[in-house]
Amino acid sequence: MRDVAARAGVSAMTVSRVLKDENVSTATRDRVLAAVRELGYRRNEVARNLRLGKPSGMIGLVVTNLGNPFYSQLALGAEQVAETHGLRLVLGNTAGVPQREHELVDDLVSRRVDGMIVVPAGSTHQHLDPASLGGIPIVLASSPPAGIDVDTVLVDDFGGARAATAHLLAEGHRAVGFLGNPPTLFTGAERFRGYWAAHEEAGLVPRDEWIRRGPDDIPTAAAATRELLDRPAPPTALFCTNNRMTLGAYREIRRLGTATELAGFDDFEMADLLDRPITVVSYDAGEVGRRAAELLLDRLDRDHSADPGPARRTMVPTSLVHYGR
Amino acid sequence: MRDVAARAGVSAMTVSRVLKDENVSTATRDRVLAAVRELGYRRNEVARNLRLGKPSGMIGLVVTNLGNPFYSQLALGAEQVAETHGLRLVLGNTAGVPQREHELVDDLVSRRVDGMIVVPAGSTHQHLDPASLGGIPIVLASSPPAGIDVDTVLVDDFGGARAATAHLLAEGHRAVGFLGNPPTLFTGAERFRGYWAAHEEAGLVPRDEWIRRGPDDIPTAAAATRELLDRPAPPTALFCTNNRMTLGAYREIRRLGTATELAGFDDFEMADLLDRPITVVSYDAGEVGRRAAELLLDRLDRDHSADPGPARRTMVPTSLVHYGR
DNA sequence: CTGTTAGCGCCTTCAG
DNA sequence: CTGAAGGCGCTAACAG
Repeated sequence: MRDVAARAGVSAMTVSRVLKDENVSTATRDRVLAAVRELGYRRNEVARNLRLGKPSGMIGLVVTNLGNPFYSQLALGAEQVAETHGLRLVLGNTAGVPQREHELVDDLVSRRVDGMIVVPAGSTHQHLDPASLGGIPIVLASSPPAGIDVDTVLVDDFGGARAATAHLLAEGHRAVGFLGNPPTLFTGAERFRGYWAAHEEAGLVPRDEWIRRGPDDIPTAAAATRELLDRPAPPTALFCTNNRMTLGAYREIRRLGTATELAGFDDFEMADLLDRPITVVSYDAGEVGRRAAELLLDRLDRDHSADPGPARRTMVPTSLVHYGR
Repeated sequence: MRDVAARAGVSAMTVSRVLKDENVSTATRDRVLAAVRELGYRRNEVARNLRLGKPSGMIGLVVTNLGNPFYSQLALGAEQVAETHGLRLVLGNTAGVPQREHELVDDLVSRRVDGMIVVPAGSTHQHLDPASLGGIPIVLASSPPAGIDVDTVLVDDFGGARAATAHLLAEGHRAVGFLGNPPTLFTGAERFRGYWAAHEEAGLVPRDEWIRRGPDDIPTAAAATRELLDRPAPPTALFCTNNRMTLGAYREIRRLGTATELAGFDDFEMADLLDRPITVVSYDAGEVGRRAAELLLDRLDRDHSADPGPARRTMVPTSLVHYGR
């Protein structure tokens, strides 16, 4: 800025004013802008924010696995909203490791992000309390806060699972298997709850031997499916709590050639190209990101006012999609 | 930091030293660390970098569409490498709009990123020249530089397309159709070149009426497929230059019930679950991101030395995968 | 081992 | 309308 000032024959203050679009005589302004162009000068936004006592103009986004389409869609949604406010997104991938999440959040605080959107990796959230984060606001996505009071965006895991299971029951199935991830994950627990609730509402109770809550990838899901179907009175339908479970189950059912009906959480491209019918619980992952960013932006505004208001919670709806009918 | 210093009864300088792990007496250090903990103090990395004259410790990643798995995998790969060096990733999505790319790059320069990885949205790259970017290094991904001299990571578009087409020809097909995106995209041009080269090497020349370079989504690809197959002597096989083309073609072929053989660029999950065989050109998108980050990190080191060295170029290989055999 | 001074690049405040 | 002084939070460089 000094160089620009020297070249234009003014003080640095005048350059600053020109760049801020403050009152400067037209002649001076033109000379300054010319100097800016000639020198290829760009104001240092970092120094600017420091002086203004403002944060960095960036939002931290901490997810468990960016390789998962759900999270990249979420990121895209958050980016779209952030960008309308001139905010950039800083990415952090935790790979589901709570320790890593802790470090990342800490680092982002040190970098003075304006706020953060976090998909929690663990079930302990104490380290995500804005109070212990220098007051930096946080929004949780896909998992509700535990022991802290922050804005949250959830997917209707319970409702989606219940609807999918209810559909299978309505088709006349009386032995609906469950293939899911460990109940330690909020999402897993909710979807299991939905599976159970649909049964109760139909006056039924799922049998333990239809339930597998261990598998966590396609091969283990396929193996679990084989076990389930390889019993005397096997389930005639299967509800899977996520994409990978559904794929594993689909492969195995196809291989075995049974008539097992399949429903699963998470939509996927090409589901309509499969050669057997399938029902999926679909939802808009981008919407999760958009809502999270909106809550955060709103909070950033509020925090400047007297009353920050209470923590809010919003739920992104799901819908059932039937393929291959 | 002043507060911490006051609480520990030392000067700010001593706090700074403790945080830097410099020589400080054990007693003093303990007092300082206690104060840090009690106050929940975190060093302001922004101010620190400003004083040290260093950039922000962040890498800009500018892609055309984060919703595309290719780019999110790329982002994940770049993040993995960056994080080993304590660098964060700042995201920018251009939606393929060159103007937007220009703004984003400019903004990232103003935010003093250490360097940038860019998937160009347009064919003009003048605004990506480090010389006009205040010397901030750039790595291009998936498209070669035009008129500037920067490090680049490419996918073997030509080789992959050639191999896929050669496979179809080796199967005995003598009328292989082409379904691709406009030749204005580097990637599209290269893949077309590969298609052509495979023919030449077999002593053949593709006919114009087998070639469709217009479609850019699933429905238009399906429509183009119908046109191609709806002629007197239709192609008996089809090469598609990307995922969406392949899906569109697959749907239409399946609907028409023809025996058209299909090969396409881009692997996809579940390709093995389809009910007709298909050949895809597969490659590791994460590897593109990793290599780009490595080139960038290496360049960041070099730039501090006397000789920055020449621009480098690396190509990520492709492989052919046959499904449903 | 610890403190003081000065300044990174910018902008608020107060004078001219 | 324009400039000078001072400081955001931090740390090199130089005392002591």
